[in-house]
Amino acid sequence: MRVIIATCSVSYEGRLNASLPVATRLIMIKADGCVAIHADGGAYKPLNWMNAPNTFEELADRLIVRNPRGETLTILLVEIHADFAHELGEDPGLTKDGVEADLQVLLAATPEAIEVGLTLIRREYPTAVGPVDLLCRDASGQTVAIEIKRRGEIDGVEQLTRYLECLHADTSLGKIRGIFVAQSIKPQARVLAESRNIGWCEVDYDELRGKKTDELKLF
Amino acid sequence: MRVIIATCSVSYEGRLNASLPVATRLIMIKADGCVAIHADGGAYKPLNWMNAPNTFEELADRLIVRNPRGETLTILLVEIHADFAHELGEDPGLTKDGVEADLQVLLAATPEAIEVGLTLIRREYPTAVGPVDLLCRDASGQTVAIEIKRRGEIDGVEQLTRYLECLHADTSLGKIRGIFVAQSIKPQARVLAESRNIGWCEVDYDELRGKKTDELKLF
DNA sequence: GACTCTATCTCGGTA
DNA sequence: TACCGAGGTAGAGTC
Repeated sequence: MRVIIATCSVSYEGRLNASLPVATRLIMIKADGCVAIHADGGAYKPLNWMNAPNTFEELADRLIVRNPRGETLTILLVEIHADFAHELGEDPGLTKDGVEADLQVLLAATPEAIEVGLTLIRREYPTAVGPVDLLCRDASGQTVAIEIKRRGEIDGVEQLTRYLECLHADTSLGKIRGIFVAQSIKPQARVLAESRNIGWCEVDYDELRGKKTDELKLF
Repeated sequence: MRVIIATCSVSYEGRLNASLPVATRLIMIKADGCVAIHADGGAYKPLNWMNAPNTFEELADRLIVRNPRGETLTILLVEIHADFAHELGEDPGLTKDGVEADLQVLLAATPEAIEVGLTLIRREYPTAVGPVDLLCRDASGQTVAIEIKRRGEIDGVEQLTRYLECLHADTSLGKIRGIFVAQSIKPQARVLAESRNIGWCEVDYDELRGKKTDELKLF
């Protein structure tokens, strides 16, 4: 990891063209060869960057970074304020808890949280256009396809619609309806779902996790 | 901008929970108070971060970062290898050229690049489910709705389909068809478009820009 | 390699 | 402020 603080201007030519006028910035060059140019604000996203793999051409007044796709990042160095390197080594990596996969596992264990009387047929039920998150049966015996998202947006409704189109063709399942489930569902997604006779339901991850723990305590 | 190289472990509790075991990493603290923890690889995205605004609690062995939403990032510092600060000042910001908006402007000026005889009715034609990029009339007088993407994927076809559903309800426009336009269109998106009787067309940004320049030269 | 979908997406625009 | 769409999306997983 090498860190340079420099007054510089930058230009990128690749999937689009972008340029930065002269200012003081932090240039981060990682061991794998990726480069990121940071301002002193604007969240974690750099102003400009080049992902690995790259080749470097380091001249007196500029640093030129190229990748095999023909993209180029040119950093014109006006003044270097600091230039520092340190070996970090491999990183063991991040472990996460609370992403969509976790939500799916919890809801598969307790489909009643979506609708009373709902029982699981199977998780990741395969169709020609991809697997349905949960295939269930409701209290009346009707098949229910469920799409789970952490954040419920219009794309998720489109996805469930494609699955339902596919499942309607499978006569062995009988009549099918869909429910769109997420921790929170945007108004547009609700409207689209309703206009397609798709149900929707918001669930709370922490509450679900609590419920599951409570159930486990019963045994 | 403050940069710390430290052997540390990190935990984040917020929209999800995440943790990092002990390793040597770079900690970047920007002037606006945002924090990013970088490994020596993995592109520009940090392993873990907290966006501004934040409050800091700096203890002997740890740095605790909190934001108003109740999210917390805790960095346990095992050993500090470097701790460096430098004032960068405001950044004038990035200018881009070649994004979807540019493509839309170019195609609005030269709809003939999509299909011979096509003329523009209006750009950003409003519907209940959002604005159609271009509304045009073809050589035979039929109305044509056009969705423009830089990269043509299935989502764009879905979007145009929603617009067309909406426009079919508007009897004042007469019979309507759709064309999906992008710099390159994925095979799956083509198939979906064709199955819905939506036309598709690939255009070249640089060529369009050239064409426009040529036209301007005529005057 | 191509395709699909997730994301603490981020970021910018707009109502 | 919330909502909505674009992104040099990146990245992981699947086929």
